[in-house]
Amino acid sequence: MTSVSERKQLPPAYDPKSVEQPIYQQWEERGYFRPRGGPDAKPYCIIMPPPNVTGELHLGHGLEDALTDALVRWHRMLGEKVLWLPGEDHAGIATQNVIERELEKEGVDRHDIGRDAFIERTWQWVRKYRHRIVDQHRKLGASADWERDVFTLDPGIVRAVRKTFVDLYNDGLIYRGLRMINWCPRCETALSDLEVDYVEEQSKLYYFRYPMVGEGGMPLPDAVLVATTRPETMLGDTGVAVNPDDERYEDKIGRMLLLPIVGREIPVVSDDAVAAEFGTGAVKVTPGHDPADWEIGQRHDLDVVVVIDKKGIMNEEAGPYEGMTIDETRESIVADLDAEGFLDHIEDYAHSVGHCSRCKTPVQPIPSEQWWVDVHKEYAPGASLSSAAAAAVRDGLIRMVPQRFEKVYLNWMDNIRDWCISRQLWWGHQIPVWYCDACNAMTVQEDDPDACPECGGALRQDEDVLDTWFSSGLAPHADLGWPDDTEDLRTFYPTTDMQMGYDIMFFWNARMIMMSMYNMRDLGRDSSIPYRTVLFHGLIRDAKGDKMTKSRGNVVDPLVSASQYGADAFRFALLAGATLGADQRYTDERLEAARNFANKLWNSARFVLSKLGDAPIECPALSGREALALEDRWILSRLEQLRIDVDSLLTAYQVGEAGRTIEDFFWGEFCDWYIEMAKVRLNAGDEQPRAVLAHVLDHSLRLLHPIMPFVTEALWQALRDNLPGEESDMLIVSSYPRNEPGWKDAAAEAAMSHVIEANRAIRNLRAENRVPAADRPKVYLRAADYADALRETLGATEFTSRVEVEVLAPGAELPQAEFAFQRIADTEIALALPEVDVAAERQRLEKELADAEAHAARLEKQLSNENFLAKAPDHVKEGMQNTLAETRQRIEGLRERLAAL
RNA sequence: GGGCGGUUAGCUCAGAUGGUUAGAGCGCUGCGUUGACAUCGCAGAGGUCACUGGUUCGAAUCCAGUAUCGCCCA
Repeated sequence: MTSVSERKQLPPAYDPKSVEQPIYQQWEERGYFRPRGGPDAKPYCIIMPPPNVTGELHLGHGLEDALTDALVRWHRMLGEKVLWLPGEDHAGIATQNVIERELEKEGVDRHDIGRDAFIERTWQWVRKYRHRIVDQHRKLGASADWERDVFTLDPGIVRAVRKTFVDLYNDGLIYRGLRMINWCPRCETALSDLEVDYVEEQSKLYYFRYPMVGEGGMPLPDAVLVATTRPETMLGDTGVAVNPDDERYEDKIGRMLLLPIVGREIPVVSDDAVAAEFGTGAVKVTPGHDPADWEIGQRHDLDVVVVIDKKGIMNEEAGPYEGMTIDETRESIVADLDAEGFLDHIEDYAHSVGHCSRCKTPVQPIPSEQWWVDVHKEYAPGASLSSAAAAAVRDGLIRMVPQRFEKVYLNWMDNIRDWCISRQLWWGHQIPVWYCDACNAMTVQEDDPDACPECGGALRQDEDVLDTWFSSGLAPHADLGWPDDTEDLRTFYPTTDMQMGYDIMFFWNARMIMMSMYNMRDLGRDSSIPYRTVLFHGLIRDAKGDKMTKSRGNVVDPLVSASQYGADAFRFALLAGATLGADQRYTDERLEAARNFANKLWNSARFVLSKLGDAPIECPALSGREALALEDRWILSRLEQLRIDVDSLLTAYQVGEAGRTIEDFFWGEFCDWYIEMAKVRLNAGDEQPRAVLAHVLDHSLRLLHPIMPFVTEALWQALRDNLPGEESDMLIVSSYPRNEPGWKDAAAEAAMSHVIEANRAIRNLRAENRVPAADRPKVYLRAADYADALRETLGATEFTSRVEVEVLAPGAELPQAEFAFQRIADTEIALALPEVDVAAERQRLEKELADAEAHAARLEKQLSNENFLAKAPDHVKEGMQNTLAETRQRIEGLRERLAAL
């Protein structure tokens, strides 16, 4: 058994490595991450955005952990029943890509090993990476309830997904249809609109001549010139379209053209969708390979000819080009058309091309039969998936932080189109639809059917899986146990807060709101929302402001960073690095600064602890405040202000600003002034500061714990035995400081800031006049109203500013000597020197006088403005009057000094 | 084309409801003592808050426009 004194033998530098792991283990072993508190405790719940099981955590996850953990720990210390529910996402297309790349290294593809083996192989990967990911969260200090950890392919989630699909289908909100889709030829799957990234590319615009067809199908010399960026698709052209108002083509509408190479006759149609300004105003129409052309084709009943297959290879419709890749075909066609005289010319052209957001392959638009969610159809009077989701935000049921994202969200939601949810992948939630080959019946149900309900024939399940975001969208209720009526669901739904990067606001946030409000609609509109507030954080970029990507090689591993600087420093740096919603740059300097702060905490606490001894120390009582020293009343008043500020900042989700505010107080006020001043009294045997030191340290650690959990817990453990009546064994479950307005003491704050200013002035005089550090010159302080404060803190001034102080009455004479002067409010400061550089002193004083006079003039002008006096609030006027009075005193003093020189 | 943001010290960024001489970290300059801390201390330099106009007694903050950089959607 180590004694208290021994436990207080802290090493002289904070060593996160030796502290973090054991503390985390204790928190977890004691069950402190589970929801606590009695039946009356207010519930607080955050669902973790589940990281993909594809790999490891990145800095964005580190930021999310820091942000969420801060909120969660704060609410836990407020005594609420807190649940942070973690999970991992199966990430259909991303994970499948990873496994396929592994197979590729072995020289096989997924079709070689078959679907079952492929899935089993993926599960092996999942088992490995789930543990790794959870371990990474732990190293960052995340106080999530790991006993409830959810994987998005867990049996409970499978049920939730199937029930949702079946319900939506039965309500007519899910349908199967042939539509133009985004197809990734590398992943060989359909993509939703959101999974396509448009990239501006330097390309060419090719101008082709399509000859008019005369009697008997003979080509005429007259031709229509069309422009295209994709020559290879001309093989699938089934028309040419012009704008109906374009006079150039008036006489061509309705005529037929002969498609070169192919020899197909295609009509000229008029369509409003054609922009007369583009190219020649006449565009080739390829309904099989372009979304806009698909629409035109529908309107004019044009044939659909598909010439590119699902792997991006030309098919039999491409005739001589069959078997070529798209790029090869493009080259050949341009050459062939040129040879036959159909190529007019080629222009440089910049346009944006869609790429698969996962593998960056150019997306092919193709017509395909897929499953869709109808986001506009009403499932209840006045409520469609999109309208309910928009209204929830518009009506304030769900709040977004920063608020400007509400506009972004609404703009998107109001223009949303049907959502393609089927993916031609193997890894994911397989669509719960079965087809009977015997009678062609389709069965849509939650449980696997044994046989066709219509004819008893054999069934085959739809091979496709659902878009990953379909299941992710259920997280807020499915993770809590829905569709079962679980206690967690009853307790924690709707959840309280949610947070994610703004880059997935449509992918995830939008889908969660749509799906939750549909599935949970029995709770009533107000209670069906997935969460009340959603926070959007920014991206973390490298020091130059570039995105971190594997290809750039500028990715920072959060665990490397955390082990280098400590998890607390990592968290503090990320939280204080930017405001919510704004991107930030990751720099080592920032991490170093945060590490230094952790070390400062450690050492100041080490000092305080060394003065406390083993016994409990009663914390200062409000009733005995008058007996306290000025600096005691000051720091306790400042602490109260800190409690107020931190409370309002955390309430507003300004976690980083809260951290900075605590740091400013702790370092700039408590360490720099209170501790330094307390040393004098402690050295003189005065025990009173011990209670203040212990109390301020205690509350500082509590306030900071949500942001820097490890170092605060470690220090609090050492402090705990000095805290009388403390019931909690660990800081994580202790109470967050509550406001105690009685400690606010404006007089003490005013007096102490004057004392601080006076000390700064003394030190300034020392430095300006190059007084050697070891010297202790004499200082006279001639003061009126502040004389008492200066007298009371005289010992501290002598100690911290290294001088001998004498406080004089305003009119008192100074002894014969050389002095450097400074004036702060009513206090004239005279620093005795062996000799004074009169010219330099005069110059300095004149500059100060000019500054002071300018300042006074500004104030006088303002204070003589009748409009200002009539309309400005009292505290502003009073403050200005006080400042003016002090400035006038200063001017007077400076003039006296100059005259004396 | 539509929408949303940013522009504050050399660099990276804070500055809620407008209010007394605009802040921090890093960097820079000078000095370093007393046993918590050199991952430190003290002092200092450095900003017409992108620009123009407006509202107001008062604008970094609100409004309009301009420039510029960026993001999202189409």
